Amino acid sequence: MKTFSISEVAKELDLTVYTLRYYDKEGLMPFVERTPSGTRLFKETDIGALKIVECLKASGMPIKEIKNFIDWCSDGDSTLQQRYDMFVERKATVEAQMEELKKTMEIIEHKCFYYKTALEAGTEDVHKNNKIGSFG
Amino acid sequence: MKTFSISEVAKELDLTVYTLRYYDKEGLMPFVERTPSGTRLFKETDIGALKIVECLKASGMPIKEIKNFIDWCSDGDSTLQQRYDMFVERKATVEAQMEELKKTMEIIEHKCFYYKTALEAGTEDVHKNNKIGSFG
DNA sequence: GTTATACCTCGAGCCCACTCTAGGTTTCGG
DNA sequence: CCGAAACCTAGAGTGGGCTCGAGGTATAAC
Repeated sequence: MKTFSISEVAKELDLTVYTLRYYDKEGLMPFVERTPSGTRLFKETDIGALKIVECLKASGMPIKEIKNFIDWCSDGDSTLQQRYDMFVERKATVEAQMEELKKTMEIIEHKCFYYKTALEAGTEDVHKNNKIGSFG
Repeated sequence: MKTFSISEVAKELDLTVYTLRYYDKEGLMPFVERTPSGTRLFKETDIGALKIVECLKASGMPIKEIKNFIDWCSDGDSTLQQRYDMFVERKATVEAQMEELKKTMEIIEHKCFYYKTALEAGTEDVHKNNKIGSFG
C-alpha cells in the first residue's frame, strides 16, 4: 500500500511539518503508523482524516475539541450519536459565521462606495451631512 | 452632547472594558475625549467608529492594520486612496472567506448525512464501501 | 461624610496555535 | 560507504489578542 512522508502530506495539505507534528502531539492523528525506527507513514485514509481536521479547524473549532472528536472516532460505534450531534452543531455555528460575514460584507461594500464618492469629490466632506461618523 | 462611559460602550458593543482599554492602548481610538481627570467620554460618532473597527476585526484584519486605517483617518483627505484601496482589498478577502466557509459547510453537511445514516444502521460499517476513510 | 462603585494606568499573565532549536538517528543517491 | 537531506523528540520561544491584578483617584448614593 502506498504511503506518504510527513513532508509530502504537509505539501498536500498546505501545512508545515512542524504543524503536523504538533497535531500529532495534540492527539489529532493517533491512526498514523510508524516504521520500526519511528518515521511516520501516512496512508491515503490518514490524509482524508486530516482533511476533516482541517475542515473542523476552518469551522472555528479549537484543537482540543477536535481531539475529542478524534477520540470518539477511535471509540467506535458507541460514539456515533456524539459525532452526529457535533456535526449538527458545527453546521449551526458555520451558518452563524456566514451570517456575520454577510453583515460584515455589507458594511465593507458601503465603505467602498463611501470612499469612491469621497475620492471623486476629492474630500470626505461630501458625506458630512450623513449620520456616519467622522471616521465614516 | 450626550456621552457614554466605557462600560456603557462595552455593553453596547458586547466587549469588555478591558478590551476597550486595550484597543485604546493600541491606538484604535485616538478620537475619544477625556474629562480633566482622565475618564473617557464616548460620543455617538466614537461608537460608530468602533463599529467599523469591529467590522474590520470580523473581516480578519489584525489590530495593527486596523491601527493603520485609524491613522489614515486622522490624516484626512490625503489618505482617501489608501482607505479606498484597503476596503476594496477587504472585500476580496471576505469574499474568499465566504467561499471557504461554503466549502467547509459542504463537508459538514456531508458528515451530517454520513452520521445520520450510520446512526440509523447502528454502525459506521454501512459506509465501509465508500472511499471515505476510517475516520469518515 | 463615608462607603461603594466605576474609573484610571502600568505591567504582568494567559491561552492558543503554532514555530523553531538542539541534538540526535535514518535513509537514500552516487 | 559516505555525505546530504529528511526524519525524530523534547522543550523553549513567538505573536496575537486579550485578561487581569495592584494600586490609586473620582463620582454617586445614601
